[in-house]
Amino acid sequence: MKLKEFAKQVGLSPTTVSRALSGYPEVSETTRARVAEAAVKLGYSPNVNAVRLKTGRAGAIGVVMGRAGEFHFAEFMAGMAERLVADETDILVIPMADPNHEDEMQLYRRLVESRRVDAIIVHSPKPNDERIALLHELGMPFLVHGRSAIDVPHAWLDIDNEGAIKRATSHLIDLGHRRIAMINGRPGATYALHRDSGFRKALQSHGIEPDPQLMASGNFTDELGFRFARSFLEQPNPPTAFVAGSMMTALGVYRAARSLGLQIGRDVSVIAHDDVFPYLTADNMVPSLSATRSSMRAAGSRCADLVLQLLSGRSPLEIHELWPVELILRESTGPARQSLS
Amino acid sequence: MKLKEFAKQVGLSPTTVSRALSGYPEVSETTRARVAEAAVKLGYSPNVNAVRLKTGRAGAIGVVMGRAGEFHFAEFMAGMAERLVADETDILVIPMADPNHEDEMQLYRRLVESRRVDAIIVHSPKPNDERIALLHELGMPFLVHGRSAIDVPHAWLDIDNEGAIKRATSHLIDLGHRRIAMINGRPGATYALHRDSGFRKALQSHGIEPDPQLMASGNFTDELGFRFARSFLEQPNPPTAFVAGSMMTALGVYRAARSLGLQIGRDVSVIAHDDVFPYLTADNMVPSLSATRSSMRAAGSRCADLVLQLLSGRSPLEIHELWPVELILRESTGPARQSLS
DNA sequence: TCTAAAATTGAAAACGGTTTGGCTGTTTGT
DNA sequence: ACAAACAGCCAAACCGTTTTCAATTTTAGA
Repeated sequence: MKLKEFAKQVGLSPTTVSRALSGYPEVSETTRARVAEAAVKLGYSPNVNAVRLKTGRAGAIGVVMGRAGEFHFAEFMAGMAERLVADETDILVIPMADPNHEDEMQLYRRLVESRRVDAIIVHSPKPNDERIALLHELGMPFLVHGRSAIDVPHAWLDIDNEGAIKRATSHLIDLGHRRIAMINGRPGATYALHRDSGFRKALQSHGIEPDPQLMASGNFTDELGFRFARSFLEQPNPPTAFVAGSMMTALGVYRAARSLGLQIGRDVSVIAHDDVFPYLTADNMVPSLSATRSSMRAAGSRCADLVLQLLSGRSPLEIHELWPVELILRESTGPARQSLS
Repeated sequence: MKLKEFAKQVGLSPTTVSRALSGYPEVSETTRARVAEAAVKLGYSPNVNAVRLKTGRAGAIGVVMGRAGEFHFAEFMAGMAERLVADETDILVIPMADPNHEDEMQLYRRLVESRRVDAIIVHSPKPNDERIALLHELGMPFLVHGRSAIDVPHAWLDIDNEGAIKRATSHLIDLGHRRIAMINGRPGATYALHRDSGFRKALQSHGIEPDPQLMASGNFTDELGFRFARSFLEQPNPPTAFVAGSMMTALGVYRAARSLGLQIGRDVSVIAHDDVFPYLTADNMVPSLSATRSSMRAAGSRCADLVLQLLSGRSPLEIHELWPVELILRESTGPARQSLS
């Protein structure tokens, strides 16, 4: 049913009907109520594409999905969805064809030009992220999930990765650990650098020199967790504790320790970062996993919220949120034992 | 830059330019080349919303995301994305506000009316799924990922859940297992019924009566895997083998077995269904996990493909794909031992 | 060379809404 | 009682394309 037709049924002009439904003030409450009721009864709803064309709004916010299709992604999106469901705003998932750099810039450029989205969320930014520069230059509203040091005004939300890892590491040191291994995320992203920095600071403030032999980085998979942990543990002077980048990494670390007959929480301690997944909880691991925790879903929800604020005119300069991260101690951490070798 | 302006620059009418860019045959190759080149140079690309309004196509296919934000979901979408990236088609993620039934129907109805998507993918259908009936009735193209017994013509792609579980169960029986537990997905969905049926058929064809005490169902979380497995193993007459619904469930089962001092692959066998996640692989578990395997990502990719076919006119009646499922034996399965109790 | 057919191109009418500016009555202030 | 302000409504222009229909140019056929 089209507006014209519907308006005729209600006995009003398209103008008035449109205004009534969009909540404009210059229509009487009586009329508005009548229109609203009729709309429900006759099943009229405006054609989204016509509205978008006319208003210039796309009614959607874009998220670029990397090739990996990370497990974090679904949680973040679920969070966004929770927030957006009330606002008639869609989530547009834009697949990234190639990890190729040139193409990625081109993708963002096309996305902006095509006007399919009102705003974009940028994930895992780098300290000097060209996507941010580009979006700023193109005048497309965007919010960065994570942080960038780039000298361009932009809204962002991030968790305190440095603080979290620093605290986790310090706690391990307090427990007497001196040989602490770190399994980080893919190098390049700011969050990985922040974690690295938190790790180093904690060590150094206790007079411990970070050992490059105990530091590795890569995708958050159980496999890499296992491989790295295993190779570390087989070194002549193995670590007595691990800081792991994700739940999946932690699974791998657990496995590696077990495969060498080491008991977690006694022979070797583990702290991982937990993004809070409904299907895999740190509390349920055996032994339960000490973790730095921050809900990915909550972040998604809040990011959506902030993007909406951005779109309704709030300045990006005002939108900077740094979330603290909980450290939750469970059974996987314990006092350092005597050297294992 | 708008079409009109761009056309003037090129020295042609909007009509011709539009045709040239959309690949219509009635424009000379020379002209087309000239237009294409100019478009790149001047950075012209049509306003998506105008195109959509005019053509009536939304250029997006919709996926309704349940409240859970399952980990399977991201993989499926990544697969879709892989396929769609070349086709200028977007993925629209529609959040489901409430698990409330009435609302869900309303959600689909509104989605169709709003014309935001050209087609919809329906997940985890029930045998008599009202969403299917509704979409058919509303004339919205859709593809079902999974199967439904509903008497309405529809396109679908599914994996052979029944066959997979039947084979897995039969294999356990062949290994001498008689007390086999089954941890299924949420009841209601067809896939869960199919798995249940495969399980029962395998048992019955070997003259074994399924024991309701050894059958449970629920979300695919490590926690439920643990709880169910643990409670089964603590029964007076515990199972010697498990069929688990997902990788997460399997993690829980492993944990339960370990917590009772049982060795997997020797004291108790486990087969799970593996949707193939890059971050958690059956091969890497300890002991490596025997699994029925079918790539969720491949399914997503193929579903996207089929939807595109649907949109280009292929009849839903022709689109029925049943994928076989591999059974991959690894270390988590072994001959049944004498009674454990 | 002339005409019919084919190949190109354009003008203008949609697509389905929103919004500007104007047009009626009704109140309000004095 | 009269002008001014205001509330409530409408006609028509417009958003930026695609597409129908008609006009023009080229090519082919005789």
